[in-house]
Amino acid sequence: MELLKGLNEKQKEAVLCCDRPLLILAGAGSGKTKVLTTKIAYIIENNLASKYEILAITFTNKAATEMKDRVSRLLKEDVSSLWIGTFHSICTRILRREISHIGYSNNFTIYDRTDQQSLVKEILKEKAIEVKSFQINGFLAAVSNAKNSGEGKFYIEDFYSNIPSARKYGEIYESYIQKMKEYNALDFDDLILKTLELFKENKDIAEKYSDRFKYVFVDEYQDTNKTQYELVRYFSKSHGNVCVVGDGDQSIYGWRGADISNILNFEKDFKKSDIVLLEENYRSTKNILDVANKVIKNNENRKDKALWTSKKGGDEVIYKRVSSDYEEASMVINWIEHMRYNDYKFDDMAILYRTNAQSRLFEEALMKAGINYHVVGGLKFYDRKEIKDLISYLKIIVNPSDNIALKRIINVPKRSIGNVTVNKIETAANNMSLSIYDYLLHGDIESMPVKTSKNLIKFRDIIENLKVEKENMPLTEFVEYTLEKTGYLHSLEESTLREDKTRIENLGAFISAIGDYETMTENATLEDYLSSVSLLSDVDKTEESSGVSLMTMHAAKGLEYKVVFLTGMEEGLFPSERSISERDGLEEERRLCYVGVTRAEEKLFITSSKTRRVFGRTTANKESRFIKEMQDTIKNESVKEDVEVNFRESYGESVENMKEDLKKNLLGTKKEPKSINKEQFQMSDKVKHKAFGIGTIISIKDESEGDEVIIAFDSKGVKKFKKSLAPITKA
DNA sequence: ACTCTTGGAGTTTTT
DNA sequence: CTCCAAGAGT
Repeated sequence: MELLKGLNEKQKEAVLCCDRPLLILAGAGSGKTKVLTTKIAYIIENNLASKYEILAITFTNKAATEMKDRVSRLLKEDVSSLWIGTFHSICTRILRREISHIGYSNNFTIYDRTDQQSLVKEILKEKAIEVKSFQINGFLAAVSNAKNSGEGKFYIEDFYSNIPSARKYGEIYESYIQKMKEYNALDFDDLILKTLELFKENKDIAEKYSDRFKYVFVDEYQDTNKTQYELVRYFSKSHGNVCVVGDGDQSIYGWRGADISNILNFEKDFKKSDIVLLEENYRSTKNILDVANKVIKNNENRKDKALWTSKKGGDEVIYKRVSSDYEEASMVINWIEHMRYNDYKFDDMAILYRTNAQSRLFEEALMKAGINYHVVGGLKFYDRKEIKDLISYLKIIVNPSDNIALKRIINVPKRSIGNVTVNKIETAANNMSLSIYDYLLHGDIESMPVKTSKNLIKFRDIIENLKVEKENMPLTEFVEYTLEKTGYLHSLEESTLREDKTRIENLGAFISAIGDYETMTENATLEDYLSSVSLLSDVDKTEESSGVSLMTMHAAKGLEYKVVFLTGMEEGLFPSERSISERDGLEEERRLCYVGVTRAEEKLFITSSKTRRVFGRTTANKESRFIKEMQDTIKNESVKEDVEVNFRESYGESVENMKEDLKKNLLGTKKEPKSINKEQFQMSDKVKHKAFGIGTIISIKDESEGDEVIIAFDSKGVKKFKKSLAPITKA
């Protein structure tokens, strides 16, 4: 059979087992995506089910798109009728059609973390509780646990009643639930929970979906939580054809409710099931796998297994402990430059770290070195003020009950509707059990001061007009119209602030994103677009961009790179301070380390720093215990003597000095980078750079003076390079 | 109502 | 260090 070509025996077995529950235990890099896509294609080709009878659940939307592409390539036909998506997007899709059965309306809004925070602040204000003294994020974590445990308020009272700072949790939780309902809004956990509720209360609907999907696939099964597990049960109830793929060693979302026992208990939960183990790794060299296996062996709560490869040893895994986080950054830059001239592309490299805050130094150093890069997660495009504002406008047009969205934009741009006025109409609306917007429509706003009521009416008329025009315009045109009609764009254009100029550009980028969505989606609606935006993961949000990738180890799950830098291996940072004392916390950190290591295909560099600046203060950290666990599988290139670091030195200077120092003992075994550029340049020369295009030389220094060239590019800004190495030619 | 200043808190990890 | 919220001043 054509499809099965190129699969090993175990993989074939997994593809061919189509008549019972199947658990595929797939180690990192063992080709599980290949198995999944082949299996789906196999089922379709052999008419075991048609395309719209298959449901596949992935961890990110990006993984979903990739899976669709691959199935489509295998079958050489269109597969858009397959249901492939994340738990959240699949649930949204179902709820948009069915949620009226459980008392919501189908234009519901999805609340992200920021929206949730706003809502809690609103509640605190009503209850006259100091916002400062209240741990909003702690409370939201409690809400999530309460919902995912299925016990609701009871859970909160049970768990938190003895903690003084959490005394009010139960009460606030009730308001939270009530307001979410009033605003016709669902948070991320609700998407799963409400779907479950829908199925529980409406047997016929549950059956409809279970009958419809003849085959159910779940990827990254080790990271499903209790409610998601129950949902899988519902989906597979009438046929039992459920195939889950996972790896207990890569379970890294326990803090989010993921329950590793889902995968450990699969055989018990699903009767007459089969298990296939995929242990052959096709991704990494043996040396890298040795490190991974050595570390993960220290976990007690796991099924013993070991990845193996038929590949040869490969290059040694290099470890280096340095004096400061600054030095760590310059160290990595040096390695990157060496790799670059050993024919690795920037696109093939990734810098991984434990917390987002660590990205900053790497970014600065990369920028300084003129190396193209992009950050996954961190400062998110969709979290920018202007994007959130625009989305709030769109939300209020779709769902006028959404008070949080309304309050965000009622005075943006300035309409002389201040806090006093907003408070007044909010209270009045609450008293009449209306949403704020409904109060603007039906309440008594004429009795307010003339100016105020005029302003309110003006605002209301803008929204009313938009609600009408929404039906008359294609999506993209409508969003542009919204930007104009609300005066939002105008106010930015008037501004002389430079950042407002970038805001306009960002809005432009957003518009073109909507344009893409519109061309790619049949019958694109604003409602669907808004939910898809809310459900994007960090990986999804990062457009296909070139250059070195920077991300947390969590975000790196499922990805792979030829060259990986694993940074910040220090006690207190990785493993994190909190996890060390938490039960099971340490083992989860170790799994995260395992995930990080197994991202690497050919080269792995590991760093740790003796000191690190946190909150502007320098702290000293011990070497991570994980490094000790790697003993004998890594090559320790740390400099024995302590290098004194003068922190008063400016960053730029210290990097330059470090670079000189480090160059000598860096990668001593590797060949010197070849000087690829012998051409002579001078000031004002027009040059063409491989990656950045045409630019003009604005500064140049010979090898004797520092070997440096600074180029102002026509479209990519000003960058600095090593003169002898820069991939430039005269233009 | 709007703008500017200041002081305090925050860093795990995220759909 | 950096971001946000509250408070004073206009």
